[in-house]
Amino acid sequence: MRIGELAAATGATPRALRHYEQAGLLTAERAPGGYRVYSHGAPARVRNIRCLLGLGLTLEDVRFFLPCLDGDVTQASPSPEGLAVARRRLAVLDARIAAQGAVRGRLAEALEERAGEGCCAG
Amino acid sequence: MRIGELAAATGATPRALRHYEQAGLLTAERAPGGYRVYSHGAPARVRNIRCLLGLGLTLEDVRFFLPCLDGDVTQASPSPEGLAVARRRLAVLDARIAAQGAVRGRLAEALEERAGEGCCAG
DNA sequence: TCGGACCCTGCCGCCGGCGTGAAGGTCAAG
DNA sequence: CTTGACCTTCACGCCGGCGGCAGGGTCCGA
Repeated sequence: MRIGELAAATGATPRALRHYEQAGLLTAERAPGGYRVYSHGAPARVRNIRCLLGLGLTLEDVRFFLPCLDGDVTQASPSPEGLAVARRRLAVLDARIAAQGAVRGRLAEALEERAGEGCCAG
Repeated sequence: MRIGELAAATGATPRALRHYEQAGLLTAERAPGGYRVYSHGAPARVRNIRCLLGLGLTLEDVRFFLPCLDGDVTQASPSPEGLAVARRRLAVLDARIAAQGAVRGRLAEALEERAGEGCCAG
């Protein structure tokens, strides 16, 4: 299948697919004319990539899951490195959420108490 | 006072102060040699800018607070626009936090249930 | 007069996941 | 042969708040 079909099948854009390839997450044969030709298992692979991205991982992170992105993805256990990466990413997410929550709290408080006067306690 | 002094007095870097000026949040006279010369009230102004930034506002947002960044900041009531901006920003923060919380939840869940098998339910 | 601390403007880099052209090649249908 | 859909690579734009460097000027003390 060609890039447009793969895109339609996965919800990604052709541009995104090329991006994944450049990131080393996706490979393709080439037709004589230069067109990318994807294998039978490509759609599943792409869906798995996008799933991991949706979990908050980066393209860099997803590399550690390469071994388990092939074929029947619902099997193959992820590598220990993959788990470690995911856990670290989880910690990063937690930290980020906590920081933003603190900011949000301060802003909300400022909005409340400044019903009276002063735009900032600086 | 010159930029280095203002920086030392406020915790900002000279680079950041020039950035605020470029964003239209800060003004300075010029000494004959071209050096920026800041007024008496500049430190307070900068501290207020940084306070608002710390609340999660952007430089763009802070513009709406310009009228109340002068001199004695603990007075002067913020403009209605300023309030509206702050509230909108609060909503943005809420949305972002909610989205990241959802992501975090999915990742955590994936990590838990995948103690057994399958790296992604795709 | 010279060194060195301080300042100036201007511009690219960063982080991430692509979007959006530009400029051109390929292929099947009419 | 031509149209037009699809593909190729290359390369900049974005968002935000600066960091950091280049290349040069200013000013003060010794």
